Amino acid sequence: MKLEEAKDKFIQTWGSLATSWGINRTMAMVHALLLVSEAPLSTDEIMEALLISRGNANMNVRELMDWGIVKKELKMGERKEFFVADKDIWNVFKQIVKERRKRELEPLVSSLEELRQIDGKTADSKDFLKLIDNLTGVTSKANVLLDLAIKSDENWLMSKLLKLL
Amino acid sequence: MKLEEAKDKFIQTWGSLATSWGINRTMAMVHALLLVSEAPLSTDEIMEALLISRGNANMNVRELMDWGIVKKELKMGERKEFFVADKDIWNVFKQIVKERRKRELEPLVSSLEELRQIDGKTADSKDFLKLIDNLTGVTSKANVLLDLAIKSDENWLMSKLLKLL
DNA sequence: TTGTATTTTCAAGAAAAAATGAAAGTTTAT
DNA sequence: ATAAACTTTCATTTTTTCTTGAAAATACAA
Repeated sequence: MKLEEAKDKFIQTWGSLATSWGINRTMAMVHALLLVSEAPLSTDEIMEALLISRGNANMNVRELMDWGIVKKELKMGERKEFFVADKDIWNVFKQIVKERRKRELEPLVSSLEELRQIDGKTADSKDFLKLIDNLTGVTSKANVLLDLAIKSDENWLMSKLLKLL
Repeated sequence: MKLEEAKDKFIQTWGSLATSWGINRTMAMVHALLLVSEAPLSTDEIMEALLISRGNANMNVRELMDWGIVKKELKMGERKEFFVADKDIWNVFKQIVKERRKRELEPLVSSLEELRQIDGKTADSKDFLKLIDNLTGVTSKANVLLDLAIKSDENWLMSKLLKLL
């Protein structure tokens, strides 16, 4: 397999995986493209490589920056903006975990707290509260796991975890 | 807040959260409905509660069964099928992790292996291989974390992890 | 076997999400 | 200040995903 072919394949794979995770296919493809590109790319280069419109390229690049996994880079003498992806995949992983937690886990926790405020002490109410409490419990356990992933050093963490298994 | 109101709110919350994770909103709502229902529900009851068609109810219930988090239950003297959700949320969590890993992480690992088979030893090729290796590394680390979550007893795991933090 | 209850399938329609492209907005150089 | 280079926005169109509902398949009872 040729290098360029492999890069294309990678971009496609990344794109289709993303859709399973509620992430826009094009956004993932832009990310993959930037990952496999040695040099920073301009919007025009992204448009050309992925055959997408300017508006689409712009939107997705900005969203990737919102996620904190792509950065803008300026070249001397050039007015265009260029973009680079963070190549440290462990970093990218942590960043995505961090963002998704902020965007989804935290709102879920507040919702669950609200739902705890039901009136009545019937058997049904108790069962419902039990469910909510179970959910809260699992949520906070997931939080602990994620914290561990985010906050600790990659190698230290893995050696510790492997010992536990 | 009244119990029924809280249950509805829960169903909505669960449904909208699901869409962020690439899961069909209705499927999540059916799941939530079964979670808050004490008794097993028939397809007709699900249709009525969520105002959806028979085909839709059927498809989503079966998909929930594919995920292994909803079970069919037969009542004596009734020809209809009834459905119950696993109420043990930690179990549900583990089951979903297990399934997603099988469906997504494993195919990703094979793709990455394929992509490793590129020819050429240019600087570009080496960079690409490095990226693939980094991805493989993170993937297998995620695997370790998930294994830990899946295979160990809930309380034992948490006490150990908390010590690490 | 025939009829009835129930589940499943799937083509067509509806709804939601994503992409386009041109106009408006910015920034920078002269 | 003007113009050129570039970025952003957003109404419209396109694509994708989800839902419907009726027909086909299946299961069961008489």
